[in-house]
Parts: sequence; structure tokens; C-alpha cells
Amino acid sequence: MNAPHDENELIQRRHAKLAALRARGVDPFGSRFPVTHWAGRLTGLLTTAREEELKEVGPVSVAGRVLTLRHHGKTCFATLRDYTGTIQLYARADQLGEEYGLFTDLDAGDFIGVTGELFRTRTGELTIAVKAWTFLAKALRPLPEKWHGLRDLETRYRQRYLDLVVNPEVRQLFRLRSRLVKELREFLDARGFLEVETPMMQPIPGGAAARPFVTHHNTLDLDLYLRVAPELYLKRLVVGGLDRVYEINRNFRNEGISTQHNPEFTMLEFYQAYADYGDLMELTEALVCHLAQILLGSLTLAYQGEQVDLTPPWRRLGFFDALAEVLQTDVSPRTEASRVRQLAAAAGISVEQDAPSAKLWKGLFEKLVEPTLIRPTFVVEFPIELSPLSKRNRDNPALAERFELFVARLEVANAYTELNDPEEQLARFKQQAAERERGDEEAHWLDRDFVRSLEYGMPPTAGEGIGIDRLVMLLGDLPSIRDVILFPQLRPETES
RNA sequence: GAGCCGUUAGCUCAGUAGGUAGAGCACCUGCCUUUUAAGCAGGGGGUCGGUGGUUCGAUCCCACCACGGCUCACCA
Repeated sequence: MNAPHDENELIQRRHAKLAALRARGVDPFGSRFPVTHWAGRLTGLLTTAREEELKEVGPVSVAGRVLTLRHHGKTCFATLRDYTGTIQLYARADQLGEEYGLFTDLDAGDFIGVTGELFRTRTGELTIAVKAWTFLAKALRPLPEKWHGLRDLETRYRQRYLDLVVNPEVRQLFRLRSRLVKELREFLDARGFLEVETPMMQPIPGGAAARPFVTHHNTLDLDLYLRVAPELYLKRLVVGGLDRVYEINRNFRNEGISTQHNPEFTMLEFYQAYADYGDLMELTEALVCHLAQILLGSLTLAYQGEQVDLTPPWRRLGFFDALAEVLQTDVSPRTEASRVRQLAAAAGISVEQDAPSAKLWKGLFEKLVEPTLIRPTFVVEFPIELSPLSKRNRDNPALAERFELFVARLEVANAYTELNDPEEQLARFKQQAAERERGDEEAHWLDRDFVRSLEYGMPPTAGEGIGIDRLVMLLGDLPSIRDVILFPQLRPETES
């Protein structure tokens, strides 16, 4: 990694050019420029126009970054790019006079504003014959190479602006992400959901089993935690009569970083009163298919070499059924603890002395089942101990009415019928508190106000969280969460 | 946190079985009035991630450090 203040010949030359411009009275960092046309619209809309029609358009003004210059004696071609696309510029010494010298002295990366007439070159490319132009911003650093782009992952993540300038697929991806979130909102709005915002800084971090970040409010002299989930606040809103709510925003978890984990990540959580987890499976199928259809134009997608068909209905796989299958033996919540320990040890899972069976089931599931979940699969009926906020299954109280959605090995969603019995919720919290006592830093905290809210009555409700970053990874066919987050978390750059 | 791999010119990459390094693009000079990875001729540019060690000599071997990637652990 190069230090940010390095000086090399290329940069020094550009500084010299900058000084020379100023000495001539040219402002290398111009101000506003009235744009009449966008490059991408011009080249897009006028591909078939005849020469006379181009003339009728009259003078056009475009602004953007110069990407390449092709000097050709007393003429010069340049490629200009703005937010919408690129267009070619054509400058002639006999048209621009003294200005021509300045134009040919442009560097790749400079921002300019240009006014001129449209014409078509011999090879048919729509081009602006430059009549007048102005500096909008001088680039003092050279851009990465036009042909190979920027490959170095570290530089791409640290200097995302460069990645965006030179790698078109990256620009595309973040537009896809933006459209996905917009479509998500429209989908939920159309079904009567209300978008809300709940605290990111919480005195009691709740709603997920995860270690929080701590911060401190000076005036209140109070430790606050960045939220690990909005869940408990959203359910309070359901108590308050907001029957359908959702929130799309960041969660923060103070845990490891990997290709699937960033310390801050974006989550959609939504709650629907009078529904259960079965309703949400159908809603989830509709939602994901809608997004795929709109964004990819298809219900089939390729993720890292795997073909995935999203056509519903999706497979529903019982948590213990899946384990029984891979373990080749009958297992259930009633399997004796010693047997569970034996199975976990055989699978190479670290077995702590007093690890509860549920934790071992979870370990076995993650190690043996998750890697096989390619096609869209709702894993249903988790051990109740792993789901302290969800309702017991009406047919088997050892299981939760819960599902997790896996697609192409990615865990994309987690949902359950919400526990709305305040007494049982309190008991479950106390059980978690006991595990916290025993050193489980990820066990849930006891939130008494949340229990109090349930005591006022929460209608039967189903709730779901969808990891937006992972959904974007899936639809964008990207291997790392860092590829779908504009500024992923990295260690600070060191000055060498 | 552990293991493995990587770090060479602005960018993308070669390379040196230890004798201080090359290419393409970019850059500089000259020529060129419809080019488009423009072309032609010439030229400049590197503390080979950092610090130590071994050696007559280290970019190359060794150790430590930094940053990154992958896998594992933890989680979503």
C-alpha cells in the first residue's frame, strides 16, 4: 500500500501544470457549469439519428471527467464521462485557437465542461465538436490503467472512489444495490407496511445473540450500545398498534470479520401482526422473486458457479430432519445430552464441558447441513433454546416456530412467530441471563421494559430479518460482503 | 484469535536457482486535421511493504513487524 502523500514524477508534473495554469490566469478548479445534456443520454438516444437531425439538436453542453486523450496532430479526440455514460469529444486547432494548446495539455482524470455541436465521425461514433470548454477540476493524481482497471483488492476497498472511477461493474453493482433497497420499500409499502426508525444507540442491546459495541454519552454519563438488532423496539411498536412496520438500517456486531461478516451491516426487519412464520415464508418467496425478476429479469441466477432456481415454492427442511439425514441416525430435541456430545465430537466440533445440547445441534447444523444448502431452502423448527424471542411450535413445544432461509449457502433471512406471552418471555430472558452468568457473552440481555410492553398485550405477530448485504451478494454474484459495501471495515492504513 | 498465501514502476503483471530488475498501459520529447487499447520515432521513471539477521554481496535465504486475501473459530 502506498502512503497517501507519495510524490512521484507523474504527480509532480501535474502540480507543475496546475501552477502554469494559474500563472496564465486559468482557474483549474472552476465553479458551476450549466449542463444541457448527459453523455449517456446523447449516445443512447441518438445512435440512429441522421446528420441533419444531429444539427437540429444545436449546441450541447456536457460536463465530466476526461478518461483518455488521443492526440492527432492539429486535432485531438477525448473521451468524456459523466454519471450517465461517455461521449467522444473532438477538438481542432483551427476551431479553438490558443485554447487548443490547453486542451491537448489535459490529463486523464481532469474534469471539464464542454460546449459544441454533435456530428458523427467516419467510423460512425457520435461526437461533440468542441467550440468552447472550461476547466472544472484538475486531477493531480494519475488514474489506474484504462485497460486492466484497478484489481488490487486492498486499494479497491480503501480507495473506493478509484474503484468506482475505473471499474464499471462496481458502479453497476452499487446501482443494483440502491435499486434493490428501493424495490424492497415499494414492495412493503404496497402491502401496508410502515417504515419506521428506532434507536441505534440502546441502553440494553437486544434482539439478537451477539456482542455489542459500547459507547458513552457524556451528559447522561451513560454507557450505550450500538444496536445488534432493532427487533425489541419494532415489537414495542406492534404493541402500540402499528400492525405492520419495517426498518432498513445498520446493525452493529462486535465480532469477527469475514467474507460474510462486516461489523456494520444492513438489515431489513419487518413485523406483521396476526400472521405467523408460515405467512412470512410465502411473503419471502414473493419478495425475493420480485427482486430477482425486477433486477435480473429472471428467476434463475448463477452464484459463484452454482445455478440457482428461485421458482417457488421453496423446499422446507426441518432442522432435525436435516441433521438426521446427514448424521444417518435418528435425532430429536429429546436425544440425550451424552449422545449429542458424542455426535458433535465425531463431527470435529469443539465440545465444552457443560455446553448445552442446543449449542451442539447448532454447531452440527452449521458444519454439516449449511454447506449443502444451494437451492432456496427454508430451514424450519429450530430448538427453542436457540430462539429465546420466538413462539413455541404449536405441535412440539421443544421447537420454535422459526425459519432461516438459505440460498447458495448464504443465510439470507431469519424469521419466526413472535413470542407474545410476557410471562414466558420473562422466563426465557432469565434463562439467557443465566447463560450470560456462565460466560456466554452473546446471550440475550434481560429487557424489562420490553417484557412490560408485552404485558400490555401484543397481538400474534410474525417477524423477519433479511440481510441486505447478502441479498445483494446473491443477486450481484459476488463472493465477499466487502464487494457490496461501499466502505468495508479495514485496519487503518499505515504510513510507511 | 490460529494456519496458509501475497506485497516488485502511477496501474496490470513478469523476473532474479543471491551479483541492486523488465514488459504492456500510463508519463515525457518530436511527427501526425476523423482517432478510438490511434500510430510512428526517441526518452525518463523503482529505497522490489518495513526492520533486523546470514553473506564479500540480499528484491531473492532467515526472523520479526505492518497491511491484505483465503480457510478455520465466532456470528447474520
